[in-house]
Amino acid sequence: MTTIHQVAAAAGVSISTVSYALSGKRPVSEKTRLRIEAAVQTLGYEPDAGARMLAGRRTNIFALTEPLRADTHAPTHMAFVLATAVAARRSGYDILLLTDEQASEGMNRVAASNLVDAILVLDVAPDDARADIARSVRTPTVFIGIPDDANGLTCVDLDFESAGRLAVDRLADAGHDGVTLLGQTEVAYRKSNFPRRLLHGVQDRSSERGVALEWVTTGVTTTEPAAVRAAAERALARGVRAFIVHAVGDVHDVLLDTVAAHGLTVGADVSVISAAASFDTATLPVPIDTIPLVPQQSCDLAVELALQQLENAGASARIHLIPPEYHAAGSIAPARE
Amino acid sequence: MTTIHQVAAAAGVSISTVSYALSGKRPVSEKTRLRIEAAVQTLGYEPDAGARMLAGRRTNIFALTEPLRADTHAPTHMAFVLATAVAARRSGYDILLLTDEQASEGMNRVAASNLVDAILVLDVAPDDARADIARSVRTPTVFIGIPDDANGLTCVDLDFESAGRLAVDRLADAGHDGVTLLGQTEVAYRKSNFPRRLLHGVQDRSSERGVALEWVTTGVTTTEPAAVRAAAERALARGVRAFIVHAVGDVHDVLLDTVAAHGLTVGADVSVISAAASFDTATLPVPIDTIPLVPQQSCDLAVELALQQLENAGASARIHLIPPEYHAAGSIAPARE
DNA sequence: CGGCGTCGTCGAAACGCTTCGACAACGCCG
DNA sequence: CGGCGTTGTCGAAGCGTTTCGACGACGCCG
Repeated sequence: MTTIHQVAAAAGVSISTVSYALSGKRPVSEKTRLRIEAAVQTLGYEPDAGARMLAGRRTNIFALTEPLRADTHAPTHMAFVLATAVAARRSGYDILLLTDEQASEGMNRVAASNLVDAILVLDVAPDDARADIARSVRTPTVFIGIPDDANGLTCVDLDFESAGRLAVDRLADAGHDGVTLLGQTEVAYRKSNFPRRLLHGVQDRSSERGVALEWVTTGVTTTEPAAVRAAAERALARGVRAFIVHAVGDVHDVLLDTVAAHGLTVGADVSVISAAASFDTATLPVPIDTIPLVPQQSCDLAVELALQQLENAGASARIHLIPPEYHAAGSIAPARE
Repeated sequence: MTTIHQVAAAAGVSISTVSYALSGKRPVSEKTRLRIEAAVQTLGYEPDAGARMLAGRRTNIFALTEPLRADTHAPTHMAFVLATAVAARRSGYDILLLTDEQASEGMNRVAASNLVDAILVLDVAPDDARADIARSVRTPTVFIGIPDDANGLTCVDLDFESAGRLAVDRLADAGHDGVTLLGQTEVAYRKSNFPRRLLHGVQDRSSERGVALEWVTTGVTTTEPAAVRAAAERALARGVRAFIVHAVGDVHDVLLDTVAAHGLTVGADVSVISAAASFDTATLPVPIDTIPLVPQQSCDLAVELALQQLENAGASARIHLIPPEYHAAGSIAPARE
């Protein structure tokens, strides 16, 4: 193993000069710096992680807790994990995984042992036990998602309420006075926070704009295509021509299928908006307007906030909502009288 | 932060005694040990991770590299990540995530900086670049999956060839002389290793037992239900009554649907075996015999091999195949003449 | 030309732990 | 009762960094 001593010897300087040259925390002359860099290259020097943690006060590791509840949508979840890793790496950080039910125990452990500089929390539940732990631990913690009691916590999330309002607005603007929301599963409305928030946004704006709203869940614990189809049929039969979909990819397929089976065309006879979809809506048979989830944006912000808290403790302990964006693809049809 | 010094002071012993009491590497009298444990409890002492890495030679961290290729089946992948984390934790290890395309760069980095004790490799491709890195790095590395050139590597995987043979045997035993294998996507046969291995097992045993085999892929890059349905229809029309499915959950649904549409019954008229399925086949409308993937078993073994390599360097550098298990559920029908 | 910043470099002190060698105290055997 | 192996404990030497204070060398100003 090559150490900083060997680099120092090879460059003919002291180890502190090497350290400063590499960290840039004190000026080092151009000439010396080049010699040091050459030595680093030649010897293939990489600072020892353990020594660094001990001496510096940074570990360059973030913990990522993800309980992985059974009802979690795997692809979406993976997108967030991936986005977190990318964002962290961009700032020189690695991700330490804290999975399973011991996500809570793990938080305490890594915090107490100074293994990580900050903790990122994924897959947040309304009554998440990790909220209390976050408050009790002195390691900076950022939630990606919002628990019911977010007091004193730093949270990042898409503004689902706004997203809901935005969707209704677009449909109301097109003249629709009746809308069906194909939502998540029943379990999701109980175990997660964001489905409710979107629902509230949709409900509020619907009543503000005088839109008749029907809200249906798309299954109990998992998506039930038959139930979705039935709900869509009913809505179409009643004359509803506007849908907001806040569900997994399959639900979109079923809806589009049902619409087609009725001899109707999305974008001409029927309006469809997909809200907070994490999957690639380009794979759907028909282009659909979307208000996408933005994993990368959320995770970038989360990492940024974590770093901020490292600089000046206790900063930004509040909820950071990311404004929704509307991506039009031509799936809005003007309402017919 | 409470240090080992404070624990030592509180217990009235030297720090080395505390260290030995906690690690058990040297005998400590019952009386002293109890006093130390009490002090640890009271003070809430947790050893500093950095100091530990530096002084000891263990970091208690494993790296997990997962490139997350676009064609990876997210739920299966997550099952493996989770299983790895659980297995590692059981041995006192945490998992450091190495995602994105920099999986290779990351391997070198964590190895050079002594951040991890071993590296676990997931999502192995036939021509995986990580194979060479594993050979060049002195950090113990275990592959969960098998690259084409596994020379000098430690690998763990389900014995897919045996699984293929096992499936054919069961169908041949039931009297079938024609079998259709509903396989993975075309991309999977190129980008991954295990689909081919199962295929070979199926092919070999089929010809040995005089079974006419038809192999169909279930899509190009992603599963295409229409193609699956067409393939199933054709097979049924030709009189084939035995299917091996090596594909995602949807393919099972489509097959079962098609069988039912032909007025046939699985277990009575038609035989179906699901091979190497990671999802819960209990959610299918009809119980199906399976030869399951065993993420936990694979990952347990991988962790065990990693620990072994830490003890005595260079041990067990070979391929460890996990024998397949057959779970009967009544989906095998005797062939009708 | 003396005094005073600035710049670049160095030595040494942490950081908190593990582990090695040493050594009392004790019991046992011959 | 002298010598010896065990058992339990201690002090000290690292482990490889970062960082602080110090200090020549140099250039500039008055």
